[in-house]
Parts: sequence; structure tokens; C-alpha cells
Amino acid sequence: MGTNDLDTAYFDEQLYVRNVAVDNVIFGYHDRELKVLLQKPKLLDKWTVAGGYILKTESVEEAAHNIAFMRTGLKDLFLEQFKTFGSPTRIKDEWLDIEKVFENAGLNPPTEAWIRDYSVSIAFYTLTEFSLVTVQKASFDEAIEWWPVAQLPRMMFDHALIIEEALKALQRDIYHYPIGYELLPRKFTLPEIHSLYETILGKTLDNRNFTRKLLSTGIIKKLDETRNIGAHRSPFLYKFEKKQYDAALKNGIFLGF
Amino acid sequence: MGTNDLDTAYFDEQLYVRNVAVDNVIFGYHDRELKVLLQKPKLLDKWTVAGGYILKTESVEEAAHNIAFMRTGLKDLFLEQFKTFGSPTRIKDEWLDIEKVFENAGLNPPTEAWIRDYSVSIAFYTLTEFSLVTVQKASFDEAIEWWPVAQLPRMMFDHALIIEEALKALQRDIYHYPIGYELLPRKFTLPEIHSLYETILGKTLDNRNFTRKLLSTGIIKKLDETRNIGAHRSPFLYKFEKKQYDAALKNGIFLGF
DNA sequence: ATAATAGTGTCTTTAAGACACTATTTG
DNA sequence: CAAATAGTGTCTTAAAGACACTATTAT
Repeated sequence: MGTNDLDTAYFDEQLYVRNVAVDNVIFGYHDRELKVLLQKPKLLDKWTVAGGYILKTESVEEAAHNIAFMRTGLKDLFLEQFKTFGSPTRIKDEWLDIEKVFENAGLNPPTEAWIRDYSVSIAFYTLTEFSLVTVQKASFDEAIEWWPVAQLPRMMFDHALIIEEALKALQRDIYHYPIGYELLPRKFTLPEIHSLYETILGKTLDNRNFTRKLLSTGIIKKLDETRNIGAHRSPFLYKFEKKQYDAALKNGIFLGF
Repeated sequence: MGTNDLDTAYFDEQLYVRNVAVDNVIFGYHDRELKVLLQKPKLLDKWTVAGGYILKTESVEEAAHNIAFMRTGLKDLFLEQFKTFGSPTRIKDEWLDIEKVFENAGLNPPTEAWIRDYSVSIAFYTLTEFSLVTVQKASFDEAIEWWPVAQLPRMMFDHALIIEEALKALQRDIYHYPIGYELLPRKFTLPEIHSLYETILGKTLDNRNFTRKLLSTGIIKKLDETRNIGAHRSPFLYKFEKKQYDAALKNGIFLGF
């Protein structure tokens, strides 16, 4: 999406790249659950991934950043392009839906406008620290909410597939990038990051082996503080070592969990 | 690309998806070198990756298959989407080039036609067995040739970058897919596949360890034939085991070379 | 016999995986 | 002291990596 105005007339052929959408699967982590930020257009009972279009003056990556910014209020988020979807049927299968979207948005693009036509979607996923996000609703949306990836609502078009592929990409990337940095608060405990990895990978990880491997990379560092969690032993807080983290991002690491 | 006619007027807005191109980096392996199939438009001294546009009646993947077919005469090639490129400058940086391309092709799209405009390129790479390919020249091309990836000619637009990224993607994928099947003839020797892997990865691999690992996957099988290579010991021929190969493609394998 | 390439085995080192007890905190 | 969660060490097994000699073929 190219502007901060969520109500821009995307079918303006002068401003926007035609036939191309950008969809951005915004992941957050909270309450031991991996969540996705979804929107529900007015009057429809289907949800959509955050999405928008590309201004002719910006790159695909800038468009994806802008979409993330519009929905979360956050800039410079971690963002990965994972796949581009395009087929004659991915939107038209549910023709009625898109007509309703326009109607509800108070828009009425010409019948022949590209926005009703073949649509390629360049899909990204974004990682955000849940607690920092202040959700931004567009005027044509009835709701914008975090949904657990494990229990999604009815999704519009092929958006369920897009989320599924985003999750696969994330699961692939977690072995090669220090993903936790983006999803956790600045200070976190070992049990928290352990649970994050288990959640994303959908399997249990032996806590001793997990800790050993994670610490051996040198990307996190124990602090001299603990977190009080009630009637239990207080876990130590850790933080990411920016230097090691950046190196890991650049060169890749291998975390064989 | 959507038809078998290499001279189709791509700027026809009724037929083609606007603003979106598909570029396909076609890899082949020959003479111990990894090669790419490139074209040179008439009168320009820059080369391009195989590319084309998407018919509104086909999917992105179909378009990529059609591009590969038009250039190689082969169907059902192994094909992977690896990245989508899009920025306001990737084509316009060399505005003169694209004008010349049109001129040389005898085309004269209207000044405002999308084809001169912002262009998103969905990039794929394709693996082919070099010897099966019969190269197909389009009328607006002066030449179509295999170039060693290690010594590319001057490339148009961002095509050098696209090839670089395709190679990175291939190097990533080689660890998870039984790549050799696509690039080698049906029967091949251990030294041949060994050299293929060394070439793609750009590093030497201990032949004993390589053989041990490759054979342990069960995807190749020793035949009862040898290849005569002159005044040397004759190497045995091997072939891929289709069953194991398909399983490896589907589930992924791990080849830690 | 020589030159060139094919083919194979062992040892060492490192990483993965399995496994269970002790420590801290609060009520 | 009981309940809950944090935190840590060792052994076994598997895989990776390093390394060098013997086998075959044609001239």
C-alpha cells in the first residue's frame, strides 16, 4: 500500500501498479500463541490478511513496509517476501466477495477496472512484538483483530493458503535466522523464548538441549535481573546481543532443533 | 508468456496481465560448467534472461512453464519461483534500452502503455538437461545462447541480479531437493554428479564423503554398465531411483555437503 | 610401465538426542 | 513444606570431516 490513507482509491490507474497486490501476513506472539493480524470488511463474514497496492513511485518492499506500518503503527519491521500468488481464479472464484468489498467501502470502480481483474499478490510475512502494536482500523473494515494461527476464522479468497505458506516459510526461516528478536520484548526469559520456538515449530523441544544450543550461538545474553512470576522460582531475563544478532541475520546461522 | 508465438504484442491490455512480467533463469549443465540460457535482442549489446508476460487466462506458474517451453522445446521442466522483483527504477534506469527493444521488435506501444511503465517481475529458475534442449530464437532476438554462470555478458536491466539470486536459491535448494535428476542425462557417472555439485556450490567436496552421503539417501542406483572414457578406468553408470527421488522431492531430504 | 581417472575404508571430532534431578519462590 | 516452575550435566549415538591408498584402462 502506498499512502497512509487507508481509503485511497486503489483503482486509480495513474497512482497504483495495476493487477498487483501486496499481502502481508503480520505475525505476533502472545499468551503462548502465534497470532496473525486480520481484518474483516464491513458486512462480510470473512477475514483478510493485511494487504494493499503498490504506488508507482515505490518498490514492492516499500509497499509491504507501508502496509505493516498502516496496520501496526510500527516502522522498520522484520519483513520477508515468501511467495507470489497469481492465477485467473484466485479472486474470481468468489466474485461476489470482491463486489461486496467495494460496495462496503463506498467504492465503485468501473466494471473493467483492473482491480476486479486478474490479480497477482506478492506475499510477505512480518514479525512484530505483539505488545508494541497499536492496531489501526481502516474505514471500510468492521474489525481488525489478532487471531491464533491455530484457529483462523473463515478467510476470503486464498488468504488461508497465504497464511499457511507464510507459516511454512517462517518455520523454514527460524532455522536460519534469529527470529525471536522480532517477536519478543527486549527482555525475555528462557522459558518464554523456548515456548515461542515450540509454538512456531509445532513440536516440543527438550529444554536442556534447546538452551544449550541457543546459548552456544552467542546471540542472547543473560542479564542480572529476574522476572517475578509469583509462587515460582524467578527466571532470569535475557536480551539479544545486537552484534551477534546482526551477524546471524547476515550470514545465517544453523539452529538444528 | 502466454502463447507459443514469440512475437505476440504483449502490450495488448485485453490479453495480458499488465505491469507483471515473468522471468525465468534457465539453467543447464555441460562441460563441467553451470550455464544459463540467455537472449540478445537485435542491435543491443546486452543480454536478457528468458522472459515474457502472463495471459489473463493462465496462472503465474503456467506462464513460467510456457516461457521455458518456448525457449527449450521442453515441457514439464523442474521450475521454482524464488523471488519477485519490483521497483520504480528497475526498468527505467535504462529507459533507452527498452525503447530500443520495442524498436527492434518492430513494436511501437503507445507512450502510456503499461509495458513501458512500472514492471514487477516474478522470477523463476528452471533446470534442464542441456543436451535435450533445442534452443528457440524469437524473431526480435539476434541470438540465444548458453552462457557460463561464472562469465556472464553485459546484462540488461537488473537481470544480472536476478541470475545471482537464482543461483543463491539453487544453492539453497540443492541441500533439500535431489537437484541432479533435472540437470543430468538419465545415466551418469559418480564423477559427473560429483562435479555437478561442486560446480553449483562453488566448492570442492571430498569424493569419498560425497559418494557415501549421496548413496546413503538411496536416490541413485548403480547400474551394471560402465562408460568408456578412454585411457582411464571406466566409471560405472548410475541412474536416479524415481520412487526415492519423488519421495525426496515431496518430503525434502538433507544433504549436508 | 606409465599416466590418468575411478573407487573405496578408517579414524577423529563434533553435534544431536535422550534423559532426571536440584534450585528457587510464594503461600 | 507443598506446589509450581527454573535451571543445569552426562552419557550415548550419529553424522561430519579429514585423510590416502588401490583399481582399472589405454597407449
